[in-house]
Amino acid sequence: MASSNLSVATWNINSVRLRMPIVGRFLTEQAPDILCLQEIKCQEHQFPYEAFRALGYEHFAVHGQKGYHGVATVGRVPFHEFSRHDWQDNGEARHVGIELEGPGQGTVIENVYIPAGGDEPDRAINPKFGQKLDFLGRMTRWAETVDRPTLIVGDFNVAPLESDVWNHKALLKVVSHTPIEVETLQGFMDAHGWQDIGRQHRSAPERYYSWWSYRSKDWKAGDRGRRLDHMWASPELAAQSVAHHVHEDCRDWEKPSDHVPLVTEFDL
DNA sequence: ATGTCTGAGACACTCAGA
Repeated sequence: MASSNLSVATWNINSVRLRMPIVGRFLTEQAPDILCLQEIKCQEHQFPYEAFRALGYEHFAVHGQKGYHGVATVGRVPFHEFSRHDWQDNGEARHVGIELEGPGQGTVIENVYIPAGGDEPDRAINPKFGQKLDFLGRMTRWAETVDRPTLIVGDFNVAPLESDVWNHKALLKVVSHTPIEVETLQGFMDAHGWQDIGRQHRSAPERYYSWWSYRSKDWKAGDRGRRLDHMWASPELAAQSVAHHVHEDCRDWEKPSDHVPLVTEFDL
């Protein structure tokens, strides 16, 4: 079978309706084949389908809910929705899976928004933190059953490595970089042998961030970022990734998301 | 780092979630 090129992007967009102008700019400039969005913050009937179609993106898998969370995968290549997991077991819209039908036919792409987990890293006093760990636990049990080449991308809300945060020691007790989260995410990784494509192309300890808080007048001041967004693949699929890009410039665009998009190019 | 965004509900402003 002839090889085909495929590019996949992931971006926590923090309201797709409010952010459609910069989504359009990104798709025009980068033209990924597939774009996985998290935190679309709308119901399925409110999703801006026509704006995407006008940009050449005519394939959709939207799993939304009112106001919060929500994920959507859009493509300029064909696919069909494959699955919707509720790894928190509470009805929140945090996952959608697709299977490609054209280029990369048969490849599965899972789009996930792992819960942020609240402020206090203690499940006894902060139920959200427990829910985050339990979400990862259910993902881990699912990963043990994955038996075909799969790409899983999204906002994992965990920065596992020291070089994934601006200050390792300062963040050890901050949710997203605590040892229990890092250990739990590692358990998920080991359950399938996922390969961290970002770090495959930008090896630790090189600085790599994908998120900078809004709670700073100048997001560049001190470069206080974290790598919360990830693209992980089955070993055989990861070996077919030929390039990886972190679009930090998008953090400076008009009305930006606090996350920036990541893109991986594959030669399948 | 208790600061800055977003959407919902209600109609000027909180509140939750991140």
